[in-house]
Amino acid sequence: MGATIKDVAALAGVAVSTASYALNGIGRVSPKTRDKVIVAAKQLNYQKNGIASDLKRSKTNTIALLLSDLSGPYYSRLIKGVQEVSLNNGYDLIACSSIGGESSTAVKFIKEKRVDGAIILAHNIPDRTILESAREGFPIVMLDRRLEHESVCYVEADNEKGGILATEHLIEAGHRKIAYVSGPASSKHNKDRYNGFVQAMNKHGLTIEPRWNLIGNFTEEGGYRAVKLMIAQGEIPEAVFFANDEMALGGITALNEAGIVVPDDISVIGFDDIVQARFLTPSLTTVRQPDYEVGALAVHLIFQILKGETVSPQYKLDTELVSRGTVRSPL
Amino acid sequence: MGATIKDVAALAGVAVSTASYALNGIGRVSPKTRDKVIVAAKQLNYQKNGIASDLKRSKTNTIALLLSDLSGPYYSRLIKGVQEVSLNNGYDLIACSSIGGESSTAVKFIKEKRVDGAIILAHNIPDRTILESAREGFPIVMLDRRLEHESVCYVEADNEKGGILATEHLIEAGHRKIAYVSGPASSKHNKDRYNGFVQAMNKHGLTIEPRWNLIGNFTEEGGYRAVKLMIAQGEIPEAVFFANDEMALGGITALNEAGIVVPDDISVIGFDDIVQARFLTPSLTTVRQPDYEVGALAVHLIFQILKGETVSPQYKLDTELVSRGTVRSPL
DNA sequence: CTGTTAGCGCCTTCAC
DNA sequence: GTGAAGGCGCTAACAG
Repeated sequence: MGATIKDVAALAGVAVSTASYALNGIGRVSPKTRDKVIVAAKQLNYQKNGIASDLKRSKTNTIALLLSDLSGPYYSRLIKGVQEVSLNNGYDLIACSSIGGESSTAVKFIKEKRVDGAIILAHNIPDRTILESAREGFPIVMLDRRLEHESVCYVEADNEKGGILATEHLIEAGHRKIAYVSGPASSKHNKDRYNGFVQAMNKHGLTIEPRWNLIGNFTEEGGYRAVKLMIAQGEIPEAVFFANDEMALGGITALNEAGIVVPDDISVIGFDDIVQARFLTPSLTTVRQPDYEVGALAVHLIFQILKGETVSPQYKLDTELVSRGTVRSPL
Repeated sequence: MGATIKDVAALAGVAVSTASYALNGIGRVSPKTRDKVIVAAKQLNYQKNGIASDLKRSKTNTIALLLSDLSGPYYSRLIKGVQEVSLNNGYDLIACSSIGGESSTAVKFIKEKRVDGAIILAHNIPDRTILESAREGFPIVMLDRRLEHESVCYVEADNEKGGILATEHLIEAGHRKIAYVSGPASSKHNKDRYNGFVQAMNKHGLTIEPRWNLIGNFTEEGGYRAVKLMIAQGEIPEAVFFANDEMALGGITALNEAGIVVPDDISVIGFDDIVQARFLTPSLTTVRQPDYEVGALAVHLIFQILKGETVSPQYKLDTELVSRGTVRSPL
């Protein structure tokens, strides 16, 4: 099959070590020998075997981004952050999915030491597995939950503050009857956002109606169904806070179908600022997470740890309100 | 750092090979010994070094999807196809980007034999590089261009037929003056779509106005500018065929700004059916590529080749018209 | 059923 | 400046 460094050395008439030095541009080789080696390599179309190299150096120079599904949802800005910082540090980045759980590519890569560090945004990898893979000198940054382990840290947007932001925006617009459509109970993000919602409501002396605490599961379909249910109950609230944009998309569809117009009859706010938000009519008011920064910080931490510096176990970044067209103007 | 198989063997009081057999569940080991080994492994929290294993077996059991940028654009359906078929065949899948060209992760992975096969959708990797990496027993499937090499094949949607489909849809709606906003001249996809456009126009005896041959570069910004230019020229056509949806998005923005209403004053059709298309108002009529199938077929071919079967060098899949709201109804 | 052994391909210390 | 040799951790003959 492919030529090995041995073949190159043989063809160039030098020892393997010399070929290695020449190819890797490490001093101690005369220009003449170096050229001979390089010519030989080119002639044989030699490409080093990265695996052998990694094994020898026990270092892969690549970090992995573990996603629950490569085909979506789409963390564009986050990935951009991860990507740019990795590149700037001269590291390679690969993305893989945790579909298949214990036997998934994602798990295989962290367990089998195929990368030097990992960023995890894959709720379906159990804590136990991550803890088993975590080891000294192998940094892991969690993006979807907190985990107690000394070489694992956690970066998140301040979802609670975001929840407060969203809720107060609705309140400032004059709304008092506000519904909340939640994500899965297991989600920390949902929990935090909901806490923010509750805090803001309490602070302004507003009551939370249990029947307006709907469940949407973070999916478009779930948002749609939640709103259908809400409508079926008769009285509709003045505003709805969807714990993420995808649910808002579905919810707005349901509202439209019922002839309830946004934002004249009801205000809507989402969370995340996904790409579609801007293209809706009216465009979706939402809370933007600092995705890029989260991603950038995550890799940054990886490198810090790799360099032996210590980092705090948890980081929290600010969110920002993106005011668009689905919340009626303040009175 | 981590325990190696040697440590496990020592602790279990057996030879390394026995430990290996036991761990990999290959016959020839008594249940008793097997258990001993497994217990020892668990006790040491042993995880095999995948790199060493790959090196030994000279096989990685993973295939790579090379993208020009991990952070977008978003080939959701395509990736889904790739992902599912890979998984079904028991292979791992990783995605990496070709940002950085020759020194990118993508190039490194194919050149250095870090994967068993690759699917390439990364126009910024030069042909030469791919040809250098292509070798017997290393299948490469191209998705963005055709390449002459016996272990490289090509899968595409039938862009030409799609171009015809789009154009005829416009013509059937009664339009005769049709503009075309093209992608970059270097793009094969654009070329094929344009060919389809020309064929359909000719077939129906319609003439293509040079001034309505605009350039949009496949970007939203480009589409916007193309339409601005078109408007500046005075007379506007009855319909515009954007060679992709992103340009249509920008173009529609420009149209709106000029007070030209879609589809009453002008019809618009795109190509690709990106996620946003459905959320526009009116929603975008477009041509859908069989993305999922393209991805699925691509990996499928990889496996065929890996198994030593021969495949044809090129595959073409059908496109489909998605009729929505931006083309006025037929007269 | 279990142990010994020879590499996979490369890097790197150590002598020369 | 160059070469010989050991070994990264694992697998898979081959013996026993």
